[in-house]
Amino acid sequence: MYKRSPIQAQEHVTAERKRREKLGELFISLSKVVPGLKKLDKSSILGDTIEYMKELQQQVKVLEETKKNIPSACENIKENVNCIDQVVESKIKARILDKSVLINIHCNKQDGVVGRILFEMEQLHLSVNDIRIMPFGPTNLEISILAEMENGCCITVQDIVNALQINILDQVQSAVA
Amino acid sequence: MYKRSPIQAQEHVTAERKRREKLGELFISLSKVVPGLKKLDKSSILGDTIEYMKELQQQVKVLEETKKNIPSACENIKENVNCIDQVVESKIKARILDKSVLINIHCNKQDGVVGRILFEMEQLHLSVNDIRIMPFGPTNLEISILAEMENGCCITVQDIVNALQINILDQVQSAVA
DNA sequence: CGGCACACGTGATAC
DNA sequence: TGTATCACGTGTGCC
Repeated sequence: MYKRSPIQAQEHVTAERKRREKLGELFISLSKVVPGLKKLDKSSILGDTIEYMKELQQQVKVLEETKKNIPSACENIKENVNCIDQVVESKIKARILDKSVLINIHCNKQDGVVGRILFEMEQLHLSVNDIRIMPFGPTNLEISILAEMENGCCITVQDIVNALQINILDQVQSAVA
Repeated sequence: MYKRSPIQAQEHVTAERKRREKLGELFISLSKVVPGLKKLDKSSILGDTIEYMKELQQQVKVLEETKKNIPSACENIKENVNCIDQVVESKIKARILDKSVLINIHCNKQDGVVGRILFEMEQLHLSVNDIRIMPFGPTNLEISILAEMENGCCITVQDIVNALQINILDQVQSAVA
């Protein structure tokens, strides 16, 4: 029950007032960094801050997890690199069924590629019934050709692939790994 | 300048006490979700909370950015390769170039095959940009699909080929030589 | 002792 | 009209 001297009392008041000011400013600052704040009373600010903070922490946790999974995803890609050698030959694929011929070519874009292919088909005595060219990425083409052997012609898939390989892809292949 | 009745005064005291209690508990709760808190006075709690919150927000921002860059991160790894192929028994072929995916399927005609393929594409988070179906002879189909990986998706050719192999061809394959 | 932080009761005020 | 919240001055304890 001791009282202070008037001077001390006034200092106390001032100090306390200053402290409250600081606290009030901190509340305002806090309310500005917490988005979606509806009520602005202190309890709501603290409550929503806690809630929002937990969301942020969980979000960081999730994102960190996905970040950890990036290397493994890239590892899968690395593993598949080994398969390329076996695939080089299958950049051209040919199928024969009776007199029908189905050809699949994967190559990079280059002026006159389709023209040279059609010329080669003519040389092979294959009449083209359908040809579809799909762009794949900025530099590649996927070409499907449906053809038919001309009368009296009997050709093998090996002949087709060889002819196309020599006359088409060998000249355009360099950019494709 | 109106005074309250003694009863009302007491209620006011109780209410105010309860409010302070609530605020105090909120401060404690807040201090528990903010890590690395050295001082436990209210100003420090609020200040460190603001600081920590800003760090979290920036961290989330950065992680979101890196998340968007996952494909490019993978791109760096496979930039030497530029293109990755894989052939499974040459009935299914998949290629990946950046986010583009090119799939080639050779199978026999059967009701619902295309539907099942498209469903599988959806399961793989691949959005189909183009699909072309060429009949080859009376019983066979040659299907070419041009698709694109959906955002945040990083899939391998092996995944694609396996999924299609299991869910499509294994059920329809018998008639194909 | 002084500096600091807190809880308390109280009056004022907004809805 | 009660039912909230707030700021204020004060008492008290802790370095």
